[in-house]
Amino acid sequence: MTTAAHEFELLERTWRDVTPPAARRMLIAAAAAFAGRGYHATTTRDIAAQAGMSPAAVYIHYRSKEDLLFQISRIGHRRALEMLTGVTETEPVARMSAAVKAFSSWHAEYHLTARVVQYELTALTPEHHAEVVELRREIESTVRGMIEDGVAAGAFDVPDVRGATLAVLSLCIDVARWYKPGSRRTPESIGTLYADLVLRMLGA
Amino acid sequence: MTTAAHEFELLERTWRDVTPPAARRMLIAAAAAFAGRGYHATTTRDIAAQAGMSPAAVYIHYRSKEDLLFQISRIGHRRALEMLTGVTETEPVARMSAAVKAFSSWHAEYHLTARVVQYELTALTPEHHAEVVELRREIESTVRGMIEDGVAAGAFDVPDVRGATLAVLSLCIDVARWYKPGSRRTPESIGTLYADLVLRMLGA
DNA sequence: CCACATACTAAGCGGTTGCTTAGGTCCTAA
DNA sequence: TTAGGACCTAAGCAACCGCTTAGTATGTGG
Repeated sequence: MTTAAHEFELLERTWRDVTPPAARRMLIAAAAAFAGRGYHATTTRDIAAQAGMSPAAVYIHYRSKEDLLFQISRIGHRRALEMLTGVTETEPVARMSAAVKAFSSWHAEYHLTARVVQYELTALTPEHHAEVVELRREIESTVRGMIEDGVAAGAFDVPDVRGATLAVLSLCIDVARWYKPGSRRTPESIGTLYADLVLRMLGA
Repeated sequence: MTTAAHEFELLERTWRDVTPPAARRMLIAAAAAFAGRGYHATTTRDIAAQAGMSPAAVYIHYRSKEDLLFQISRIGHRRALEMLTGVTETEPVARMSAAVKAFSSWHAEYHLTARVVQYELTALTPEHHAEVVELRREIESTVRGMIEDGVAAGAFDVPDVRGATLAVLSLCIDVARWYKPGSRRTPESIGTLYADLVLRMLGA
């Protein structure tokens, strides 16, 4: 399979719950375009053409171009949060390791979605921005909780919990910026590498 | 002093070598606008208005809007590289620590410039992009060299040198994304925190 | 005094933008 | 059979984009 086809399949998987199919095709086209060129550099004509429809068809399914961005951002943030909350391990070190692995490898594997999620926030309307910031706060407090648990259990040695939380999230999020598919480093191997580096940072 | 005035002074300091003064005012206005709203969301009219001149005045000093971005990116990348090469320490651990401190705190203090440098790369023409990528390679190999020196001296315990290089740079660069001036965490304290976290990551 | 370069503005050009309108086609249910 | 809704397109509107042109003010060397 070509890289482009693989990228498309990953977007299909991310947005499979969106209906009707034409609305989904539009979201996928928008996500790919926003990730590749940025929100402001993407035109509604670009999106419609990629979805194989006329420019006016965008407005059958979405209120505006910004609405398209908001849907991608909202659902994308939920997916990112699920990577952290979906961890089943209970022991602090194993739990942290699994969370970092899932969260960082998600940012690699689904880097197109992740890029929109992490770098196009500022293009949202103030109301939509506030809604998304709430989800980001949940992500932040989830990670902070995991670090606090580890410290309480004596498994971590962390002088500055909030600072460490910042660094862990920062490290994982930035994967979406530099990751390029088809390189030697796979999402899986990035997850393993980062889980190890984070545990070292936390003095496990 | 207000935060806005402080931000302006930092931009003045970054671009003080640019002459004539009107060209400098234009660059500063462009850097602030590109950092705040992104390259594509910024109009040449925005830049000119912020610099207190007419829209046509941009083209007295610069070929195009993209040329403005290129100058910011080129000089900004050089400044970032200087943060790493300007380190005077020789002992590997102290050297790494000082480099990370300087590099990460630069991304906080000069976060407006750093944001343009790190997140607006893709808006450059292929030729300009290639020139800037060359500077980025220098930055990457400088950090990798420091890690290799530490490993060779037995001061670091790093299983994957290229992976660690990626993580160290990633951590520092991402500061430009999340840093906001006026918060409790100062550029200085971020530098100290990150130097410590990186040394832990490298098993110092 | 004038010739000329530098730095600037007012006006506007061709093209593009997000989005709307008017109308057509198809599917479904009474 | 037909009324009505869901979905889509062709055409285009007002606003805005990067950039250019024509012309003005200012200062400087001869």
